[in-house]
Amino acid sequence: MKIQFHNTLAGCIEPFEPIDPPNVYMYNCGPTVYDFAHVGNFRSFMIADVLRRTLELLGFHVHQVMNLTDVGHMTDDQLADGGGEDKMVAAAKRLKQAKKQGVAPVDNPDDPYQVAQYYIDAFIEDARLLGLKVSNEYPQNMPRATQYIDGMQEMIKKLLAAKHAYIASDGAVYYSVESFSQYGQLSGNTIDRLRSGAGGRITDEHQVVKRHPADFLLWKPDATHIMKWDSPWGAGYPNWHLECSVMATTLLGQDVIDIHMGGEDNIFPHHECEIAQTCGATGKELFSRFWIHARHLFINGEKMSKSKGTFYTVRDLAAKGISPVAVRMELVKAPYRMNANLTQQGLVDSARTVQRLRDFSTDLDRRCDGAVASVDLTHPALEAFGSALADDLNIAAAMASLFAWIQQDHSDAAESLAVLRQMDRVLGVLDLGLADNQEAGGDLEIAETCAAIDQARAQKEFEVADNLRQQLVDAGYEVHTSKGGTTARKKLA
RNA sequence: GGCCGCGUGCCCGAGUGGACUAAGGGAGCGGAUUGCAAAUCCGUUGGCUAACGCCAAUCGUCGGUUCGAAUCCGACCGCGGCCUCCA
Repeated sequence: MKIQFHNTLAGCIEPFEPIDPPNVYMYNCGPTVYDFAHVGNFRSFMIADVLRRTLELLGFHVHQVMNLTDVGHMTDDQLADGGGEDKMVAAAKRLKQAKKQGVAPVDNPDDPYQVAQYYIDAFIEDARLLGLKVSNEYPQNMPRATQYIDGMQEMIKKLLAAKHAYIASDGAVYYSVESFSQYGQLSGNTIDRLRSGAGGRITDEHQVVKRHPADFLLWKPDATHIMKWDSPWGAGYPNWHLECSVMATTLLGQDVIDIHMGGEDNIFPHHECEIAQTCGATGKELFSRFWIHARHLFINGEKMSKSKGTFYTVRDLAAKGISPVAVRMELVKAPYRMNANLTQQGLVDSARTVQRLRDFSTDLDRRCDGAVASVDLTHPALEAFGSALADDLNIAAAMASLFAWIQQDHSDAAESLAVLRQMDRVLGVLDLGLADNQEAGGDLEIAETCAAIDQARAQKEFEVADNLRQQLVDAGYEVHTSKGGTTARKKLA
């Protein structure tokens, strides 16, 4: 089976072959934990999840690491970020406000570690609701930046020793982009282009101490900062790019990894700087063989926006009656190299797809009495499904093959169930949050209403039955009447 | 201004030169089923025809290459990302 992915580093689709098969070492940039993660953030994490699951289906042993960025202030260029306020300070203010209103998420909002932990807990909860596999490996494969300060300092020392870094007159340590000839190879922002670039956000004041305007901060001495650590360069904090270089190489145990992922906005400067740092420290040609980037998510055709209130979190959507599994399906089925668009219609569509797969699964399960057969990738349906995904995660073609297969003969229910479960290793929707979606939802009141509907129908009191049914529908239930009686289950969206 | 991605039918999207029909899903319409619904199943969704058929048109726009273009090339239009906050 031909496995290929779009590699930002090469600018095209390339055959994928891990360095150390069957192991695959992949790292993806995780969330900053000074606020709740929104669905847009989760899109890129979901792409990483789908890629990981695809590789697992194809027989690889995937080692995935996703970081949690818990250092609020990550760069020297305060002027460029949200008015120069530290992210953790902003989060503390928000939480204090909440405390005044009687909600006390953390004991001490001024403690950035408590703030971070609060948002980490929320993130893990949301990630598990969405079925991100790596979230079940928390904390071992989901490291916090603040736990790797020593490693970051070690990397800075290596970079200083290798003359890739220098200490400027302001006492800060900078990376010298001119010392790294490959700088710009990922993003196309080579040094000469950056020089002529018109970003205009770096003020002269910041440039004065640097050897080159594009040099970026590695360590900032700042004794007044909310989060600071001792270092040979004074008490201060590391840059934002350093954590990924250090945690990826440390936790994956490799100088060169197979896949590095993130959102498209990470390409520059973040990933470009990661490459410069890691290769500068390891002396290797490459940091990651593949760089895979997910495009952004829109809401109703528009960019997500705070002022329009479209920074939806998983919990926001759940409050609107949209189950996490519907969100998962919606994020999974959108091609990762195009901007995706989250809409009500799309979510309902996705919810129906999930429901259809679950009903199919339930039917197979009943017919084979839960005795699942054993199948591998040589099975024609799985071959089609797997090879579609192996072709740069062509999820649309994979889903088409899945639906085509569903139309076929399933007299061997045990085998079909096995095939479906293999497919669901990637989709991850059959069992996700299933308890909330079962017949009657485990809710006694709902079951009683269903029984009342049946009773009314038996006595031909159709108006009574219809009213009861409408009550259930209004409450977000899907009501199903058959010869066996009436059942209801919570709609997924 | 520089670098880069994208534009397919009502919606989401597959499809990188050739089989008469542009995959698949959703939505719509018709039918089966139902007390009525929902769910499910079958059919269908350019126009005309009761029908056999007939006539078109189409992949952002305009050109080009080719026997042949959604697919390759050029220009333009539109949307988006990055150019030191960002998934």
